[in-house]
Formats: sequence, C-alpha cells, structure tokens
Amino acid sequence: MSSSNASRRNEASRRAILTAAFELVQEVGYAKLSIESIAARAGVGKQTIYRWWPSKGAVLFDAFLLMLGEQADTGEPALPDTGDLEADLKTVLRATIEELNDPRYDEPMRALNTEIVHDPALAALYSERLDGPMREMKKRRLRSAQRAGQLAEDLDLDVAVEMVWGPLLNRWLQRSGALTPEYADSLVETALSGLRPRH
Amino acid sequence: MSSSNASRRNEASRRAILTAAFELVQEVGYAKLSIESIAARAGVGKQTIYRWWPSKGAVLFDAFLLMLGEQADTGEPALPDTGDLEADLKTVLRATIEELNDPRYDEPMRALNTEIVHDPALAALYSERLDGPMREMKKRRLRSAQRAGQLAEDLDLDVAVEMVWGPLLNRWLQRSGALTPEYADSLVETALSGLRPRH
Amino acid sequence: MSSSNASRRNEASRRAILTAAFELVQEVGYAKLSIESIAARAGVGKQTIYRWWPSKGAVLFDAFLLMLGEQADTGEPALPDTGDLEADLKTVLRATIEELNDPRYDEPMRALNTEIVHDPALAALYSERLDGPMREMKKRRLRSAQRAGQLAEDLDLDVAVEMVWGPLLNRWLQRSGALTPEYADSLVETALSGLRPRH
Amino acid sequence: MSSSNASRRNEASRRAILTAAFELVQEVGYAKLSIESIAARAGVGKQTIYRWWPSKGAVLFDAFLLMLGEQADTGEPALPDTGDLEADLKTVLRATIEELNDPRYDEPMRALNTEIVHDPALAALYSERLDGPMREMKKRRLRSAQRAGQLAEDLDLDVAVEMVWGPLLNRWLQRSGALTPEYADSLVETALSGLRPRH
DNA sequence: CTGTAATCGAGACGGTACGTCGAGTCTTGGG
DNA sequence: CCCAAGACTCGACGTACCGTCTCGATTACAG
Repeated sequence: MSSSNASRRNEASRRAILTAAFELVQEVGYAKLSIESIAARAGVGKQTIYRWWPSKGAVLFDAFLLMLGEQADTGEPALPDTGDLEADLKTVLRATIEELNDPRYDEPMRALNTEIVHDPALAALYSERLDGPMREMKKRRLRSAQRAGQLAEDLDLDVAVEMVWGPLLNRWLQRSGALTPEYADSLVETALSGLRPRH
Repeated sequence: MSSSNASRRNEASRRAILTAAFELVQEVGYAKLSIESIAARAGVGKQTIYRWWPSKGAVLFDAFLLMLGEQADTGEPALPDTGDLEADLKTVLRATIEELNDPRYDEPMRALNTEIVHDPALAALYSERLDGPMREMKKRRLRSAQRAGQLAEDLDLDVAVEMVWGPLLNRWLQRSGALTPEYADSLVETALSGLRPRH
Repeated sequence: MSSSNASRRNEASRRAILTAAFELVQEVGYAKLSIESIAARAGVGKQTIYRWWPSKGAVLFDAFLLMLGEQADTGEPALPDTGDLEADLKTVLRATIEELNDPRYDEPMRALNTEIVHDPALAALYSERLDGPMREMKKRRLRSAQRAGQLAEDLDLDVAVEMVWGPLLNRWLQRSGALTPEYADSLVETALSGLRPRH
Repeated sequence: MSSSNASRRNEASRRAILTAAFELVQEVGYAKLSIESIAARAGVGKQTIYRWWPSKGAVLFDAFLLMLGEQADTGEPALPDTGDLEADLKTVLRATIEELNDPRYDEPMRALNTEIVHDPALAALYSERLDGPMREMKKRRLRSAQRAGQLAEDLDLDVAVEMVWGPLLNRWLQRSGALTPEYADSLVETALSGLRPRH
C-alpha cells in the first residue's frame, strides 16, 4: 500500500534543499536569495532543484511546509475553545503577533507572501495547503461560538475570519503600525462589537 | 524665489523614465522589470536613473505618484458623505474593487506592494505619501459619522479603517477569494454591525 | 576453443552505438557530439558506453573501424600496380581527394584527426589499426617500383610515403587550397622528379 | 590620423585575456580550456570575451598573433639565403622541429590546428594572417633559388612548399614518427632530388 | 530448469561550463 | 555639470553534458 515510491527522487537532497532555502532566506533576505546559493548550501547540483521545482517561490513554499511539519495536514488542528470566544481570539492573535515579530520567521514569511502576490499558481497552492486548512480551523472555532449563540446566525464566516485576521496581516506586511498585544485586543473587541454603537 | 531651481535635473528625462517604468511593469510584470529596459524605453542613460533614484522600487513609487497625479496632495480629497455611512462605504469599496480588478493597475500595484513588504524605507515613504493621506481621508469620513452618533464613541478609527479596508486588500493580494460588489457590501455590513448578534 | 565468448557484451548495442556516433558526427559536427546524444540515438543507457569505451574519441575510432568494414585487416589490401608508378599514384590520390571531398566522410574524418592530435593513446591506436596498415600498403607499392628500378635505391620509403600523401592531408585539414585532380597530378609529378631541375 | 579610435575597447583587458588564454592552454590543455577560466585568470568579466570574440578558437588565434608579436606582418621576414638551398632548408626545418618539440608551444599549436580543422572561418583567418605570410616567405626563398637555376623552372612553388613542410607538420600532429634533425635532412634531400633515381 | 550474477535501458545525482542577462560603476564625447 | 551611450566587472540565470550512481528488468551461464 505504500512502500513502492514511483519516483526515484532522493529524499535526503530534498530535505537539504528545503532546509538550506529556509535558512538562507533568513540570512540574506528574499531579494538576494539565489538558486545557486541554495544548491551550494545544500551540497546539491542546481539541476536537482530545477528538476523538481518550477520556481524559487515553489521551493520556498515547500520549505515552509517542511518547517511547519505539515501540522495543518495531520489530524484536525484546533484553536483554543474555552467557551469565551473573545478571550480565545485575543490569545490566538497575541500569539500570531509574537510569531510575526520573531525575526526567524519574519523574512521567510514576507518572502512567501511576496511570491504569492505575483504567482497565481503558487497562490492557489498556498490557498490549498496552508491558508485553507488554517482558515478551516478558524472557521471551526467561530462556528462553535455561533452554535452557542455568541455570533450572529447569518454571519458569513469567511468574511468574519478575514475581518479578524486580515488587518493584522496587512499591518505587518505594510508596516503601517506597531504589532502589539493591545492591538490584538482592540482588533478582537472591535470586530466582535462592530463599529456602530450598541444600543 | 529665484527662477533657478537648485537642481539641473532634466524634467523631460524624469517623466520619460517614470512613464516607461509604469508601462513596463504592466507589460512584463514586476519580476522581469529591469533598470536597463526602463532606460532603453525612456531613451535615457542608465546613469540618469541611478543618479536620481536609490532603487527600482523608488522609481516605481515615483511612477505611481506621477500617475495618480499626486491627487492625495492637492487640497483635501474626501470620501462621499451623504449622511448614510453604510451606503457611502459600500460605494467606495465597490469603486476600489473595480480599480483592483482593472488590469492596467493590477500589476503595478502588486509590484508596489511587494517592494513595500521588503523595503522599510520605501514602506515609510509609502506611508507618508500615499497610504497616510488616504487613511486620513477615510478617518475624516468615519469621524463625521462618529459625530453624528453613527459610530461608537470610543472607537479607534485606525482600527476601524483597517477592519474595513484590510480584508479587501488581503483578498486581492493573496487571491484568496473573488472581489465582487457583494463582497464589498458584506464587508461593510459585517464591520458596522460586528460579529456578535445584536440583542 | 570453447564457444563461450568471455564477454557477455551485447553486440546489438555495440553496433547501435557506433552507428549512432558516426551518424551524429556527420549531422552536428564533432564539437557538439555528446555521449548523451549518442546514447539517446542508439537507444542505450549511458553506462553502456562508459562501460566499454574510455573516451568519446575511442567510440569514434571504433565507429570508423566499423564503417570501413575493417578492410585494412582483412587480407592484404593493395594499391593498383600497372607497372606505371606515376599513373597508379595519380589514380590513388585522385580517389583519395574524391573521398575527402565527400561530405559523408568529411566531418567524421576531421573529428578523428582532431582526437588524434590531442590524445596520444588514440594516436597510437590509430597508428596501429588504421594508418599503419595503409602505410604498409603504400610502401609495398613503392617497394615494387623500387625493385623495378623506378625509384632511387637508397630511398627512405617512409619519407617517400609522407611526401606524397602528407601535403594532401594537410591541404585538406587546413583548407589551405582546393583539392583538385590537377593538384593530385602535380603532387605526384613533383614528388617523383624532385624540386631540382633534371639535367 | 590616428589618435581617435572609434572603439572604446579596453586594451588592457584585451591583452590580459590573450595572455591568460595562451598560458592556460599550455597548463591545462586545449580540451579543458574554458572561457570561464580565461576570464578568471585575466580578471575580466566573461561578457568582455564574448563581446569581442566569436569563439574560443578566435581568442586562441589572437593570442597566437600577440605572442608571435605579429612578426609576419612587420616588414619582410625572410628565410636564410646563403646561396646553398639545401643547407638553408635543413637549417630551417631543424629549427622548426625544435620549436614543435618545445613543450611551451606544443599544446597551444595543437589547439590552434584543431580549431582550424573544424572552423572554416578561422581557417581563412589563419590562412590570411599566419600561414599566408609564412608561405610567402618560404616561396621567396625558393624563388631566389629558382632564379639561380637550383630549382626546376616550371616548378609550382606552392606544391614545393607543401612538399617540404607538409610531411613535417603531419608527423607532428599525428605523432606518426619521431621529429629528429635527421628526419629534417632526409626530407629536404628527398624533396630536392625526387623519388626517382637521378640518371 | 532454475538461481545468480553480469549487463542492460533508464535516468537521478553532484558538478563544471556554457552563453545570456542585468546590476551598478565608470569613461567618453556632446550640449 | 548633465546627459546618452555603452564598456566594464561581477553574479546569477537556466541549460547541456559530464561521469558516477542506483534502480528494476532481461539474459545467459553454471549448478
């Protein structure tokens, strides 16, 4: 059922390439990341990269998948659910902010986002393998709250997810403001209550 | 007050360069845009570009300013204010969506966003010259509504702006969903009312 | 005396490789001839070539032997001997010229000569298997004439052979002049009579 | 009349490239000579080589011209003329043999000959710039002898030149025999007297 | 008649070099 | 001093082959 892999691809090389790519994008930044340097760092011929990936962005994407351990794929990842939606969302957003502020992830994630912006094929892949599962996870938490009567019954969960996480991502990408825990709180509170006055 | 500008810079060359840059980024995309091709198209020596701009992104940014006619700078641009905030916002978001779907602006704007993501200096410039004025304009409209009691008194207007426009920009950049007028409406309604049920 | 050939080598592959090599060198020229293209054309794994030949030149050399049907080996090839040395030599040189002018043999023979120039091992092989037998054949004809008193008694036959055929080969390799039947005649006459005036 | 050179070519780079090429072909041989290594040794970008020369062979050819100091071009080079043709030719051939046996010139000259064999354009250049002038020089000496009645009146001097020098070049290229002073003598004597018995 | 070991087609691998593109710098000559 | 033009060094591109190395799948010999 599994032992015979049709491909004669060298798994060790694959991992070396992805690891090298991830390290290098941290060290030199996305603009200066070259296939040549990835190959050199990985101890691999350039052809081995060109053979299996169509673009630099695709390598980076796979590197991401490897680093994330493909968590999104295994089982059903879930957001915390204490019953208190507001608190849970704040917890999650604060954690996200911490990750975005982590220099180890900053450059690689910016690089990935850049590639997605310009490469529709990669965007589709991203949507399918990374963003999709994450979005599902977020929607599951919101649906749970919805069932508990904490969210509007007619709420479009996709819009809801984007309204909570979108501003955060934007601020980070455009550096249009500081990413602080307070910002996370404010975002959650405002999204839940809406801009209009209550009562 | 003397007529002599300190700089002996050739205005014709400047415009030719910016025009060529804007045209080329539409035609070949951002990744394949080269300083050499800009110089060739503009009928200009490469040195003339390097003399006046520090980076490809800076050229692109100035090209944008030129194309936008520096609207943001002239006078006090304003969002429509009919008194009906929800309707006004929907109008504006629908217009924005139309612009983002316009192939003439799609590639150049993606290019600009990409540069901003990786170049903090450019991000600051963007924030000051383009995003800042736009944000002020949006906040003015919201403040007007706030005074009219249509928005919560303690609302953080920056967060509010990001919550309305951020998801839109994100969907566009990541191609994570279609940009339709209905999406604009849904976004405005959800943001104004909040995720929680009313009553 | 046993029927078993020590080698389990595949004769069909061997012939396919040599034929492919000979064809390809005609088609693409020596510089662009690659082991990979030979293997592909022959429908053979690269390893099969590397297993049996030490170098591209060696393959080419064997290809030559195959094409020539190993004539030089079988029996005692001989130059025409009508008793008229001058006429016989002219006949032979004219035939040689025709062969050298034949596009089917031009490129392959140039290729072989090139390899010989740079590879002493191949040069030795060439000398033993191709040039040697040919030279013997030529010397036999000259010796016959010498016995008939038509050539100087103390003549060094090796020098004689080189003086008749050398200039021809040189002109062909360096393209330093046209290879015409008249040239053949002139060469033979001059060599036989010498540069000095007779009487 | 001369100061303004139309080309803005860098003479220092040109010399560095040719010198590097000549050195490298001695050191690593023709087969392993790469444009890349020439550029590296010369401290020059590869593009500068590709900009000015169409092929590796053309570089090598120019390197030869530079090394030979373009002697052939300056003035009227001449072979020794003591009145004794046989002695003079022996002197010259012996000197040639010594040169061909000099390891400093062996590889480069083989390389040049190889290129000529495969590249008609280069062959023409060779004929015009190197072989032609040399051949003229040789013919001048023979013509002088001819006037003195030492050579046949109807002798084709081109054929004569090829008959004396051709065998030598061939033996060297094909390694079909040792290049000794005795061989030079034998060659000259046989060519002058012819293969036929005198009287 | 059946292992078993060499040979085969296939093609991935780590490399080297190719010939091209563009970056950013520098030089020349003209206005 | 600025400009158009374009040569320069340098680094990377993506491709072609090198010679080596597995991988099954024949295939011909030996037991």
